[in-house]
Amino acid sequence: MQNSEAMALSAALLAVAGGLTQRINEGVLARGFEGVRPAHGFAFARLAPDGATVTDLAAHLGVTKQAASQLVDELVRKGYAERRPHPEDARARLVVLTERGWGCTRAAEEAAAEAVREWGDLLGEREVRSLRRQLLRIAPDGPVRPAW
Amino acid sequence: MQNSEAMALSAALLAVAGGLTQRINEGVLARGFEGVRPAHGFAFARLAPDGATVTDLAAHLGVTKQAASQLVDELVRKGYAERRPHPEDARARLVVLTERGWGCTRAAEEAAAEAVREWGDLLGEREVRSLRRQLLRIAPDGPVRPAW
DNA sequence: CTATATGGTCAAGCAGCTTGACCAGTGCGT
DNA sequence: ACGCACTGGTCAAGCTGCTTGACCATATAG
Repeated sequence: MQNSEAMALSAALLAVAGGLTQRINEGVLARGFEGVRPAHGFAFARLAPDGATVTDLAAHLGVTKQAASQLVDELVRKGYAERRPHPEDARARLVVLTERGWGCTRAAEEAAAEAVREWGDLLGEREVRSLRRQLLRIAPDGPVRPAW
Repeated sequence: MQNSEAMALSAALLAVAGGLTQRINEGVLARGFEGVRPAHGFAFARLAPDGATVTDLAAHLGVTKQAASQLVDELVRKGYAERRPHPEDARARLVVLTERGWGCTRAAEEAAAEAVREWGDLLGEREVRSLRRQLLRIAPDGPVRPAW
């Protein structure tokens, strides 16, 4: 594959990612969850299963723990999360989603599903499943980083 | 497709996009082009063919023209672009890439090709072409927006 | 029981964006 | 040909989200 084709693939991928991010964010806002930014979604993804510590969240987001702490402050202030004492470590605090936080997470899933449905209209269900499988196989682990 | 599957697809897409962005940026830096941020790449993409005005660039990046102007200042200061008088409009200035700017563009293409080659190792050439075709079909136009 | 490592916060600073005000040049309507 | 709204661009000030640096409280290894 030529460099220019690789660049076309990269550009398309980034354009799709950017558009998807925007779509999800707008969908979440439209469902009544105010003051939510795209970055919050990635925090939600980490907090959702069982909560997380600020340090853990910082590592996941690839930012300093101070930045993660500020982000948590914001989520707490807006009613999406709360800090609880950590059950096993008196230094740490466990950040967990509130009921509103869970609602926001579901709203994000709905918005994502809406966007993916449109891809289904363009490509067909079969191709979307293929896309999903391919992306899952090449997705890196490590900290989540902004696409640009 | 269930909402949770759509979310898994979305998360994978954004993870791949984030990783790709990081890979390209690191590759460009490693090739000796200092002080380049991911955002610059999208400016380069617009400037490359025939140059562009600041206002045009701003629309393409989805930011104010003041922000675009500052970005151009930075590119000029670092030797990647230069401002020329616009041949058809005395108000406007045409921002064009310098030779170093073109070198940086080529470096980005090489770095992208490197990342895509690894996908080829994981998926096979055939699947990568399929991925490319699918993404090109669902890529939105409109301004380029940060993935989060 | 000390010494070092780890989780978290406070404070200050900085980079990249925004809004608002403004000037220079364009080009349409009359 | 001329007035006037429009457009391209810059200057200045301010905000937001991040960083670095300093620090405290608790945990853990020796």
